Amino acid sequence: MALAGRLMALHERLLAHYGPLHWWPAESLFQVVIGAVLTQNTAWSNVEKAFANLRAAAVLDRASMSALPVEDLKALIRPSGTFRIKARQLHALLDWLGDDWEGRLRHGSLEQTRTSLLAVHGIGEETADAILLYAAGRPTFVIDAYTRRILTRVGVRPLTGTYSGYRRLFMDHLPPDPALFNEYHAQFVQLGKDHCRAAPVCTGCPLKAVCETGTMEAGPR
DNA sequence: AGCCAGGACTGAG
DNA sequence: CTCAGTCATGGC
Repeated sequence: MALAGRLMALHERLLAHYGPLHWWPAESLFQVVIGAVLTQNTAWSNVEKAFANLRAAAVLDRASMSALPVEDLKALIRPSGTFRIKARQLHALLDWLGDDWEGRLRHGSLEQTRTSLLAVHGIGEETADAILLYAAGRPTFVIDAYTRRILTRVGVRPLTGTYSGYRRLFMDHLPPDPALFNEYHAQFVQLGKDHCRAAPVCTGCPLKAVCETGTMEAGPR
């Protein structure tokens, strides 16, 4: 089957299993932006603890958080781990966003905005795409560790194993539909959480019929 | 007691 | 440009 067809079939199989996920577990778009940084190499449960602190301190808006001294920010986001680094990253991001942060994310072409965002300290490809897709509704595909593992498991391999290799796999073969990209990546994360650590084999995994390797652990990273 | 989580930066080679 | 080392908390 052609790649486009395989990718859509995979998505539909997951849709049949999970139904619409309406994803990114945040209360506001601003929290999507902040959460994208806080969740770097971190369990979401720890991000939630940080959000609880930020909410209690009433700094869950760009202006308040931007005005907050770095030392104070460190203390509040501590439960999310690597908090010294993340505090600095958040301030760099907030500066780049400016007052009209929603406009900043939507302004310009997707690739221009993405490149500009990638120049911000602490914003790598996955974080940039997560912000652009989930906070700004831009049609860019998010690649994470789950996505790579699952694709390997079902035998879909991009030209190169780099981030952009995986990203182009989706963006070159699917229509640039933010709702589709949103749902698709959400399905990968959900599936990863449900079955990624369920060694040795995925009992009840919706992709069982199309698995090639038999174990979720196989594959890059 | 480790190991790891929805990464990204840095310095070496 | 590739890659190990580093960051750091909380859950299992």
